[in-house]
Amino acid sequence: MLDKPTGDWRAERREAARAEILRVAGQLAREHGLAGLSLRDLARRLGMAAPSLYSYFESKNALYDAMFTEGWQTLLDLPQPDPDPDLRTSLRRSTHAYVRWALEDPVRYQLLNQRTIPGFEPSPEAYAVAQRAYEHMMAPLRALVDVTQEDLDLLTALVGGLINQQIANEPGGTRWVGLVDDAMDLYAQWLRARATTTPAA
Amino acid sequence: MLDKPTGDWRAERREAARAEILRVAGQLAREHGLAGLSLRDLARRLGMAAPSLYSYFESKNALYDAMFTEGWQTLLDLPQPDPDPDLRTSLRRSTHAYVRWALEDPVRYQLLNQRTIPGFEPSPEAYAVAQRAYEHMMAPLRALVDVTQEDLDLLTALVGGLINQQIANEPGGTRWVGLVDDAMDLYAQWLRARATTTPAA
DNA sequence: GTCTATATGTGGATAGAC
DNA sequence: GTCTATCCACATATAGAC
Repeated sequence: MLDKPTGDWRAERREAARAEILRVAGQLAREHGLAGLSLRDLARRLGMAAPSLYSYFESKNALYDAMFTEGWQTLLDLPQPDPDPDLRTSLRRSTHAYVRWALEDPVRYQLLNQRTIPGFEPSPEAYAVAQRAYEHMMAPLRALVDVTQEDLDLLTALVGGLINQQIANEPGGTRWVGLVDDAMDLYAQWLRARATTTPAA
Repeated sequence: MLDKPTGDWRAERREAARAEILRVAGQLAREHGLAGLSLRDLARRLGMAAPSLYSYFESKNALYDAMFTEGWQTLLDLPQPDPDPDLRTSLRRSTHAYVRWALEDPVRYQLLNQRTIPGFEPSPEAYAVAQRAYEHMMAPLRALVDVTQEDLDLLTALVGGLINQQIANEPGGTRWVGLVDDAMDLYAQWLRARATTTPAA
């Protein structure tokens, strides 16, 4: 009969511990690279024995999965910039916010957008969060104009390409992401041209 | 006095053995992922003992470095499509050839274009080959129009973005790379607009 | 050059005591 | 939940026989 309330604060403590583990795991991943993350390191930094981690995550991949979910969740929590009726202005604002978020933690971006860890594949639940984050980012554009899936795919490729190049070839710099405004002008032009050539499609 | 000719066929045999190791290493990387490559597996598949590999490569990273060099070399060996005076046609042809090459071995593309292996950084010699391959791919465009570094950066981001999305989200499919023609039209439009707005810059 | 044998250090993961 | 002890696979490296 006492199980419910007891379980509550136990679950709370457990969740707090899990969150702390995820926080430190993120730190270590930023320091040693995503694949360089080791459970021994993680446990040492947390002041616990390595096997104790298995009380909170059933495997290293489960830990990656939780980091994956949490990462997309931060994007979902990102407030959308003020809506603007002008397509170019709206595109620029959303994209700038996204790029800032991506560059603020390149390792997180790598985990979320590339399949680089051999055995890891996000669980269906984690993938669902990623999907919601995607729709969250696309919502302002959808509200402004009619876009096809192809239009959105081209946008994600363009923005993702700039971010990838920046992270891979000049971490910390602005050579590629400095082209975001140009890229968005280009893309807005494209959208308008499509709207006039295929209005009945 | 016999050293020179003797050294010749010895060096030949040695090079043949190195090439065979690289070939099988590529196979294994495609099967188990780049980071999943193990020297024990590699030696087993080659029918030799693991320590024997050290006669050909002084470390695992040296092996990655050779794979890196060889990978860029295949791009350098890629014949450029017939030159065409029309910008859009030329862009489409070059890009199609590049995309085909990239998708024909996604793991190679990952090794060449992302820093995903913790300890590995290409040697200066390997990096020089990568640079030459880059110029090789850009040469047809350069021959046709005056382009700034920013123009080329936008192109690499756009094409690389399509390839990355394809590999990460739908390996084996065509959802993103099917947009290459659209993307090149978009980019050609951009180049022409730039040429007319900043002719004196 | 290539093998066997061996050694160290790292990693994920499990069993079982407390 | 947490610990110690342990297992297995791996990278790296060396010694010594053939």
